Amino acid sequence: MLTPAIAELWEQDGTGGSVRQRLYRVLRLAIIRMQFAPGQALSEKEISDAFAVSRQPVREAFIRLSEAGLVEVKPQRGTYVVGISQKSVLEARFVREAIEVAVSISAAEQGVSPRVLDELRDLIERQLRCAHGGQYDQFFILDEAFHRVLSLGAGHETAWRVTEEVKAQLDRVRYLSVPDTTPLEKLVQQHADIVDAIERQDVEQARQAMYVHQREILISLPQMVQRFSSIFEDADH
Amino acid sequence: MLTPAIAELWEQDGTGGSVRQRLYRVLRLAIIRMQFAPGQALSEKEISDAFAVSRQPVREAFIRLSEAGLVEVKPQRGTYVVGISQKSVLEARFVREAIEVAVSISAAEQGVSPRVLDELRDLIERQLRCAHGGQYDQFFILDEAFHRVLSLGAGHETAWRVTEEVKAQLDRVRYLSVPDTTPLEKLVQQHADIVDAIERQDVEQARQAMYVHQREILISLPQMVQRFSSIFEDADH
DNA sequence: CTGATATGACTTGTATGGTAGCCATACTAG
DNA sequence: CTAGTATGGCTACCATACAAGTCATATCAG
Repeated sequence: MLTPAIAELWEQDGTGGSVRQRLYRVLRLAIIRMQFAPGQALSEKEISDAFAVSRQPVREAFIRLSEAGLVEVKPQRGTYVVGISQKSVLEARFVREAIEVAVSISAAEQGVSPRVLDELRDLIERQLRCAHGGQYDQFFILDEAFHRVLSLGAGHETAWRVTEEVKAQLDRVRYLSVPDTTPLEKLVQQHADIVDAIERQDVEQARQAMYVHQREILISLPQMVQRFSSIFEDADH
Repeated sequence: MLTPAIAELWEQDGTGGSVRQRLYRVLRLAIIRMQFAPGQALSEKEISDAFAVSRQPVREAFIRLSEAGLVEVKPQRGTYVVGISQKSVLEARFVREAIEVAVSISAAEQGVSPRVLDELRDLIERQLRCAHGGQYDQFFILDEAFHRVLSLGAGHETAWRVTEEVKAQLDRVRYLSVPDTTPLEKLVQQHADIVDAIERQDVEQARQAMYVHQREILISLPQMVQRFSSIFEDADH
């Protein structure tokens, strides 16, 4: 079933790149934003009809989504949106923490250009405005931008690519809880702490600040599992 | 061009899974083992003819390879084996170190089952025999198994999936230098140090041991760049 | 001889037809 | 009524046909 919200994603997505890439972006967003329920069956034909394209690019987008751990392709049976489980969230969080803490350390050790620092400060400022205004969607976008700019600014493009990949699992959970159980102001402050430490090239503080930031979800996760026990696969049995 | 060595890979690869998965495994190995030279042009048609399959699964394997950073697909132009650059190796190494050090710490903190410890010890023993016998190919297989068993044994499946992905870049370099500039015995000893620390649940030692192990390639890389300057993209200009 | 242009042989991207396998349902034998 | 089986509709997978872009080469005008 194609909801209006998904159709809107398809329209809004600039025709950048091939149909396959466009489909991947749209379907990925749709899954993260819970437009497709966990466990829901998709199908090449259904999606291709809905977007008026052929089955082949849909198929390729499905394969890509399955590699990102967002759907599961069962040969000769169907393609299903994977369920959210506490385990999958914890595993993704573990990998993300490992990488981003290392990035933070690296950035503090080697230093980052003033250009990047300015960009980070600017993002933090805009995040603060979103926090005060309660603009959660916009905050998420700025949050992702912050981590991207930090990783790329430290010269770790591959690290960002991997982070982006595992982040999808976490974003899906975060999208469940809007407003988040963690106040946005607290997250913004953590961002500021990270940038401060990096600017001072205080390696230990940079490590610590990112470590604390990455463990924030561990605090809120148990509450979410309880509150959305119907969504989490491994909660109620 | 299809060398006999590649055809052998195709034959040997058990018919596990779909044609696409089989093609991916074979082409991945072929690239890592330098059966396809960096920069070499592949083509969907060429490969599909060589393996007597249609273009479609080849195309899907190409897409997968491009996501692993082993080939680059240029629309309407061609598909090329990506070159080896010092930068790409360093970036992959950075990510791998971050993840595997975190895994080692986690394993020491939480402990691993005796079953896993036995398996690791067994692998180390077999690695030692390979080291003495100079069986480099077999050692590489056992080395990969070691890191896989450790990651999975610590309950970090996603971490291993990511490690496996970035490892391809490093394996390609390592395959250049057989015998490696680092004595195999030294690597085996490092494996033993890691397992010892984990068994004692000595977190700091487990971190340190894995850290040292992961930085080994940093020592040998400069020599390799110099020795194989014609292979490395960013070496001679 | 030089330079612009058409052409043709490539490439990947997309569309569509056909195949094999899974599964629920209906049906049939006991 | 029950257990086994046939069947029809679905799926993803693979093969093939077509479309569209790129680039080297040949051709032709100046």
